[in-house]
Amino acid sequence: MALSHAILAALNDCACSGYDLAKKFDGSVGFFWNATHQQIYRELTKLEEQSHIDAQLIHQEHRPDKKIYTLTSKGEEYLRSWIETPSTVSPLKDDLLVKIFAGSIASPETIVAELKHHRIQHLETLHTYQAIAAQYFPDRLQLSHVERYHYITLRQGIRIETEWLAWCAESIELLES
Amino acid sequence: MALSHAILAALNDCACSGYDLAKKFDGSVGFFWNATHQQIYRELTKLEEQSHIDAQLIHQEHRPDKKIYTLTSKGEEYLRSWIETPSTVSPLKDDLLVKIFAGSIASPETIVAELKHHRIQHLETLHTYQAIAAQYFPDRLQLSHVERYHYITLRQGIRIETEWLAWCAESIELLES
DNA sequence: GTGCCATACTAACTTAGTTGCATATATCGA
DNA sequence: TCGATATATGCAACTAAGTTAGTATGGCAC
Repeated sequence: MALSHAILAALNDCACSGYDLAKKFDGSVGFFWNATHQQIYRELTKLEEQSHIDAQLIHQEHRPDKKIYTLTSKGEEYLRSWIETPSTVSPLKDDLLVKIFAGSIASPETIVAELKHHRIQHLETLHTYQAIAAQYFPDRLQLSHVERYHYITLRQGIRIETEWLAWCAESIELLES
Repeated sequence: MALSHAILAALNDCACSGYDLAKKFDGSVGFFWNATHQQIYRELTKLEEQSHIDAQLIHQEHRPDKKIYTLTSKGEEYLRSWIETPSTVSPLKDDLLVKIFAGSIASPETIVAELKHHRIQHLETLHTYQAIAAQYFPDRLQLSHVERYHYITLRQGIRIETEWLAWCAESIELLES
């Protein structure tokens, strides 16, 4: 029941279509949750059946019609009660760390190459987050109630990416020495 | 096909039973991959069918018999080729970040309480990893080939947990100001 | 003598995620 | 004008992952 929460959280931020949600999950929201458009559409259907969201059909000229989904009061209450229920730390699942753990059966060059490859990806993601921070949160002392929470989430994105970069560098150095 | 890789990586480290694997996945290996014992047993059956692992039945007095699983050369080759195939950064799925993102619909006290709750969990995990580091890797300059890779993995565990702690503290401060 | 923990594993069920396909319109560059 | 990209939604079938429950034995503590 976790994708449903992520969708409700995204819709609480702003009402939008399945297509828009897919883009969000592929962008900034993707930092803390990911899903394909098929998963999103299926979940939206389910959430509508449960009356957690409402759909409004928007007719569009020159492009396909779309459905704008909005949280219902029931959906909002459901999201709030989930947020208020204490949870344990989400378990991690990381391919790269599995690879490194068993890294001794491959050549050090392979592992170093993979670390360098991941370093590039993390650097790109970090730049994306930093650009969002500069654009949407230029003054961290003047944040609205809602912005404050989005900023905190983004901060962790920046922190985690920075950490991966430092670890990649440290690991490459250790393996090349 | 990701749990299979994690199991092969763990078995490559040392041959063991499903029960032992479950304990590993609940401990240090759990940092980068998690699974319940039921998932592990099911995957072991599948891996044996695919000849990636071999089982040896060990008869035991006073307790149930057990099966010790070992990587076959086919399984080792399969694991190596997976390691050698470049991959993209593993997507994250984090409940707490979803909660914080939509945090504005709950009370700040609720969010702060949840952050404090998570801070305690991360602190405990950090202590566990630091204890492992002190016990198994007292001298980071004298690491064997295999140990080096395990140490790198553990280092990231320590880094990530430290980062979560710092972020929790920073976020609590921002929300309480 | 019952309750709990550790060992060791199985069965059944439910949810999540992937792959491939299908539909339709409009714009833009080569 | 052909193909790529963007908008916009969806079904069907399949594989993987995760949950809940149960089986069996032995030891220890209270």
